Amino acid sequence: MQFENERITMNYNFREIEAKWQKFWAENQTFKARNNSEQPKFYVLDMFPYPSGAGLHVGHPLGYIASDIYARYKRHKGFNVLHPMGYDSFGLPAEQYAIQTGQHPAITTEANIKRYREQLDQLGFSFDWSREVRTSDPKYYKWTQWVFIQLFNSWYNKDSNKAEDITDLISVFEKEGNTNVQAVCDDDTPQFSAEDWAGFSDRTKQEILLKYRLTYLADTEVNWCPALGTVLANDEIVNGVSERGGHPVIRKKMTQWSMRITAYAQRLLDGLDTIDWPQPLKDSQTNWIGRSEGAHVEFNVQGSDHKIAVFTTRPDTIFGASFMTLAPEHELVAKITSPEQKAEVEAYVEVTAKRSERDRMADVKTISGVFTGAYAEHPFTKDPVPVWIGDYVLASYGTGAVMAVPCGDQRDYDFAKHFNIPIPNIFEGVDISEEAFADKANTIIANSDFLNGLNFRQATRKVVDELEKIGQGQGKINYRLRDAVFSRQRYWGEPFPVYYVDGMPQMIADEHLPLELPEVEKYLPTETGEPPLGNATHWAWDTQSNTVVANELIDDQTVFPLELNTMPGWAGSSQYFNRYMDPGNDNAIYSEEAIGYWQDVDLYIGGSEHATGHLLYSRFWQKFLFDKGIAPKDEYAKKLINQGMITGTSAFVYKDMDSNKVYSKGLIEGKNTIPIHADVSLVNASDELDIEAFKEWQPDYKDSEFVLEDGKYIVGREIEKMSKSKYNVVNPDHICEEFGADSLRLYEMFLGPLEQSKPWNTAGITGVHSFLKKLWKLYGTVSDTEANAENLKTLHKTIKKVEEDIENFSFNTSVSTFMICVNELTAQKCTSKSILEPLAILVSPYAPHIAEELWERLGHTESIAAAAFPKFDERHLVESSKEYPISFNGKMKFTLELPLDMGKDEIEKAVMAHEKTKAQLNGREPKRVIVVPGRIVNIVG
RNA sequence: GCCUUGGUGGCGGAAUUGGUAGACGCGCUGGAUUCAAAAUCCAGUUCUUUCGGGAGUGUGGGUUCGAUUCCCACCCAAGGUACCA
Repeated sequence: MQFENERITMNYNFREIEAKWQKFWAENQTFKARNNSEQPKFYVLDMFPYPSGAGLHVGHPLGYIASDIYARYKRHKGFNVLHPMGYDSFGLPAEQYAIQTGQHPAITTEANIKRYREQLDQLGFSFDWSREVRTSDPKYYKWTQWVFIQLFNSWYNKDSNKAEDITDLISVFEKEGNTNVQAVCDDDTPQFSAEDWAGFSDRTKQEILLKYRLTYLADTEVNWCPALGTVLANDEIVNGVSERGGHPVIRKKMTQWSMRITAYAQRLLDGLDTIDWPQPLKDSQTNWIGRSEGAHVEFNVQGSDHKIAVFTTRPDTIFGASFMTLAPEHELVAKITSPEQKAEVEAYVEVTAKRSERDRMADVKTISGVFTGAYAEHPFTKDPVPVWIGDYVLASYGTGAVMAVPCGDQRDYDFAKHFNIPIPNIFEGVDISEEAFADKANTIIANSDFLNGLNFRQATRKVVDELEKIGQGQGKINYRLRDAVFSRQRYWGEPFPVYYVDGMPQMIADEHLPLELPEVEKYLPTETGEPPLGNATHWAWDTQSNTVVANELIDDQTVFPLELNTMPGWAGSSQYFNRYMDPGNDNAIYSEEAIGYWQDVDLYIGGSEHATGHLLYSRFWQKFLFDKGIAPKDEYAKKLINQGMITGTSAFVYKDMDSNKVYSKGLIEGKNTIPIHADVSLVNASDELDIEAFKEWQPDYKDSEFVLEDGKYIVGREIEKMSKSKYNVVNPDHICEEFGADSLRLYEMFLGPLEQSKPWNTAGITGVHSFLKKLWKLYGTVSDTEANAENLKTLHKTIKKVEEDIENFSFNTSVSTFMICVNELTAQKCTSKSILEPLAILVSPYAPHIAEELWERLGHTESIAAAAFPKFDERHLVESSKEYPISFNGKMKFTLELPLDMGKDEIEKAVMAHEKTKAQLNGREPKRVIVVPGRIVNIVG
């Protein structure tokens, strides 16, 4: 039987088809995931977006398309797939907009989300929208606040190496004080006994407990950005200025909430070995955590009780220490400086204080420093060691002081050379007349008393033992990672569930959450410099009614002031992946059943810019939730892929500086021109500018003379980040309108490897679009004719390749494979349903709309989404002969078709007998003939 | 400086264990169709050439019958990070 589908012979009407199936999926909830199933689970997660006012550009959906293909593929493979989406909807831009316009950020955010949803929907993603979360929704941030409270009520026990209840710690204090407690806590935590504890006031007890809690209030040096009126985390600062807006940042002491992420430094490091994440990302996190192994050493200061503590990674070189250097800000500087040196030291300290952190970082070459006049005492030789200050030592790392070993460290070496300080050589057979010798692996210690003859490892162990014996040091592991400041002086963020009694923070009880963000008149800081929440008139906690009440009612008896800071951007994103498992749950962050079923994320796709922010913080929260038995896994994402950035192809016109002329690209040589960005929508595929449209767009050029080449104005091109200010943004809406979502999806994948960054060029989309038209045409006639061997070979080769490609995230090569397949089947005039049916399933993860339509037209009534992935059958690819490449000295000259079952000797005989071989050899006798059956023949000589 | 990733036609890129370099697509050239255009279809397209060939995957070496693939040294680009003691 053969039938011709009338409508399928019509043109490929992608607009109608795509609208139809998007509606179908929404109405039938085709992609709703169940929280229990006989099928194996698979969780595919995208990094949820911040819904910005600019909407999506073509770069944004890249990762979503890839994850959608994977999610759809896994459904075809019989998995129960969780593929959710939501919005990271607290954030700065909506608040900045509110400051400018007075519009409530919630309104802006809602409008932006609506627009995002439209844009996402038109791309045909298989998200389970019933699970949508928004971080700014009180029903959601209730649980962000809840996690904060759990952190507040926990401390880190180094003995068990996990977070435990603060109540357990209190019982220990009551029983035996803190002398035996191995905890991660503040450095200034005092030692006390059980009796001491019993005698402490309630306030003192609270103060001490704050030194242990995993989130705590402390005076910290923070990065303050005056222009934004808020503190910023280290990862929010790029090159010394704010990541958003590029404003200067200064150091300032403020009382802030902090997260004791340093407690997890080692586990965050160790965990990296257990997860399949990209190496560069792991390296970023490893560097950020910055573990260094060494020793803590204390030097007594001669003639005083002061001790200078240093951290060194080279305790083995201690006998080479010929001076010490303190950071100019070091607290001992004022205390130990001799009267004679006082003036000079103070002048130096003042000069460095004036230099910004940026200047100091930029200027690494200039060596500066001052002698304090004080001497420390070498722990072993008891020799005096001069103490200097120098700005190459940073107050914020280690102890802010170093023991300088000029023969083993280049910076110490340069400093010593500059100030004529002796450079004793403590290495065997090493010349240090030109530079320091920092090679640990080849170190043999000399001139070092009991360390002589030892290598780095032996000497380190020995010296640490000796230091411990004399009580002047011990082995230590130092981390670069700092505790994370968790307070922001913003309006549009999660309020802390905290009120203050007598200045001490108190948590609002779980059952009264969420504490909702109050209304304010103005979104700016108050006149007294308090955060925006200081403008709220209803922002006090009534402990009787457990509600928010008017500020006038504050009596510090039953009504107390609430916290005015809000949480940072990463709060809401640190547990959203778990919340998706049970997003509607109002009684728990998620049910045990839900997390018991879904466990963790199987595939997480997102940008690498979150390496040391979100991706580190969320791992920390997960480990904490794991310690508390709230999450079953201590790493939440087994595999992570960073999609590359899609860059823009900016266009330039060249304005002559000396005249009113604007020159075409080919004419600028030797002229004094400056490039001006032109909007990419005004340029065609051949780089030709629409001059009239350009003049209309930039009226400043209305009267300019455009100098053409060959009658055309040709623009210059450059690859840059896609951004509004560079006029190189390409909007997916226009692409969908002109070519359809399936074309856009295919094209984004076709562009190149997922993880690689690559430039966008709209011109190329016609290739994949005409592929879809060819695919459509292929289904114009469908018959029950049995497939022939050729058809089956084409199909099965495609099945094999596409399946391998998806498993390897090599989506670009699948698109080529589809093109080859359709070209071949078209050439074969294939009409067999038994070929076209599985082909539709293969295509469906990539181009789901057209696949659904073709599937329906093949007679199916159910969505293609649940159809089983075609099974690859090796038998269809079996060949009987092979086109052998015949090469001479490794260069292929011609091919020769020979049966595959032919033996080595026969092949050689056949090849040598061939006339082309004789022609190549031209009478020479070959030295050697290499025959690899099934692969190649190579004739040497 | 250090760490990571990468370097292949005019462009995006392909080549799974060392075995026909440039698949697939864009662009370009020529042709068919058309009053014309769009669309579609066909052919060609790494460079070079005296039309026999010759060269060719950032550069220079090496291993091999054979190297885009493995090894060594270097150059360049992108991203991360930085007086980290």
